[in-house]
Amino acid sequence: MNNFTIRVQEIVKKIPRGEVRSYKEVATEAGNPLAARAVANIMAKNYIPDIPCHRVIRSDGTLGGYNRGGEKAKKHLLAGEGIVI
DNA sequence: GCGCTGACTGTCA
DNA sequence: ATGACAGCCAGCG
Repeated sequence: MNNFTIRVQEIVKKIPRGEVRSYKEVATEAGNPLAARAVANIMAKNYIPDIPCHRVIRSDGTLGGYNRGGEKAKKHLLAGEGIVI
């Protein structure tokens, strides 16, 4: 656990309801534009219930994945916030 | 400390 | 537009 991970948590936590951020965006704001993959890794392995990771999607607009029921559940959650892929 | 893995991304065929 | 490749990073065994 390094500073980068903390930053990522804070940033994702600050994503307003009804909006989404790409892994790349989060990584960039966290201080590491090249760590998009690491961000995804944090969600995948070190899932943090404090952050709405379902609002983090791929840069191309696809969901990418979700460790709380799969892309299906993720899409549903986003749909509930007014976001449709 | 090393190597593998993955919810990524951009580029090429 | 769709599929394959290579490059990057943090976490875990």
